[in-house]
Amino acid sequence: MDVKRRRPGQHHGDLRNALEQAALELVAERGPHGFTLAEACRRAGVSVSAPYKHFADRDALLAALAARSYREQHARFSEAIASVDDAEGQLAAFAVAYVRFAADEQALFDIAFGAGLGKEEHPDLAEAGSALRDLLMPVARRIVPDDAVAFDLIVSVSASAHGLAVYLQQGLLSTESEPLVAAERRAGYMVHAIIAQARADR
Amino acid sequence: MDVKRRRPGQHHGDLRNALEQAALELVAERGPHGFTLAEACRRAGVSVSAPYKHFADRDALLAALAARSYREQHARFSEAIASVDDAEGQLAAFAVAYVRFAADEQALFDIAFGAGLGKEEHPDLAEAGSALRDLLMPVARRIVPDDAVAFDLIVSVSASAHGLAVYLQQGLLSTESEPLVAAERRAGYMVHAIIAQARADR
DNA sequence: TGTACATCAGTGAACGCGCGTTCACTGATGTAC
DNA sequence: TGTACATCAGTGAACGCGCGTTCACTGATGTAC
Repeated sequence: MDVKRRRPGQHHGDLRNALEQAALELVAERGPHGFTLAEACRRAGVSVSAPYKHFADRDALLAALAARSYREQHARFSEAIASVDDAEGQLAAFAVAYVRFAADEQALFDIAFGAGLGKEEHPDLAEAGSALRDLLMPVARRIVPDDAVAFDLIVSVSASAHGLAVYLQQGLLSTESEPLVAAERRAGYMVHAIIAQARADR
Repeated sequence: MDVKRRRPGQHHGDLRNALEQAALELVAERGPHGFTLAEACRRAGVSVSAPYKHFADRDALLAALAARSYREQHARFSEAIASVDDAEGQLAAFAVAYVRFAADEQALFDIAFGAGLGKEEHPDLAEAGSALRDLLMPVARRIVPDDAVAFDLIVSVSASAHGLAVYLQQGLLSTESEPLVAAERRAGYMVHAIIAQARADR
């Protein structure tokens, strides 16, 4: 929100980044559709025409944020998986990271999933999806022997983590005293439950 | 989309309902935020001022749809639970119904969850939440003895069903040949896995 | 170090657009007698 | 059954607003000599 003081005529210096930041604030406050180029300009302390020196149009700014979201997710998930040795723990760590990402970076999470960007209009989504699959499949394959079953496993794990993340964001878990902690614990539990089931079905 | 032919001056008869229907179509096509009073009027074949004879304002129409969504959910979930005898099967049936509701009534699902309506601005959400809790708690209590554990159970079940529903809607399961069928099966599986875990932890 | 100039990041005024909402109105419907 | 009248669901023109985008511009920055 801090509008930089500049002498008129002086260059902003990092307007591209400032606009992205303002947009994220807006999305956090109003949801992905509440984002407005004009309001982002106001917050960045810049005229409404300024963004067009950095982005083709409104959608391009949003697309840049989506790309950032996918990058951030991938980084977090990779790190989570690398931080544990056994495959089961890795899937659990992934689920926990998923929930934590939604909590830490609500705006990025909403842009990635809640913006109503279909696969067609936003090829990044599909790409990010396959990158995620490439990350998780080897892990799942160490738990179950079959490709199809492994894919099933990671879908179930991802989906349940997603559900927890959304419930956490919407405050549907607010009976808890520490919703984030509880959601993370739950994410781990659920992964272990799903894996146990998958093992039993084998 | 069918615009009724009326002689000018003639009353519409069921404009309230026609507007709600048009709004649902719009939401299905463009998401909850793509809904526009003006466009809904166009589709209902009516002037832009007509809705104000039936709704206080734009938000009132959306609120009516949200209420309809919660009613429909409750009806479906009650029925699902009533259709099975054993408690474990009832939770599984609930999860399946959750997923099916999201698939059948995408617009209603999105309005209930995706409209970015916080608990404050939309008291219906909280109310619907507690109604759902009242519906599920007795079932969960037949599986686990403790109130806290039972609540834990229904949150996990609901959240994972929600995640599956969202993944299904977004086409993230599209590798499947019959995504809905697969998602429903998966919902059942996951519920059993979660319950097995809860029993083991007891 | 100083000067000339190209580049480039910003300005601000203007545009057309679709939106939500208001308002005086009109014609159809339903009711009382 | 017919008539008078109140009610009420719709019209259409108008409003102000905030938005995305364009455009000619200006002043700061960086580079070549």
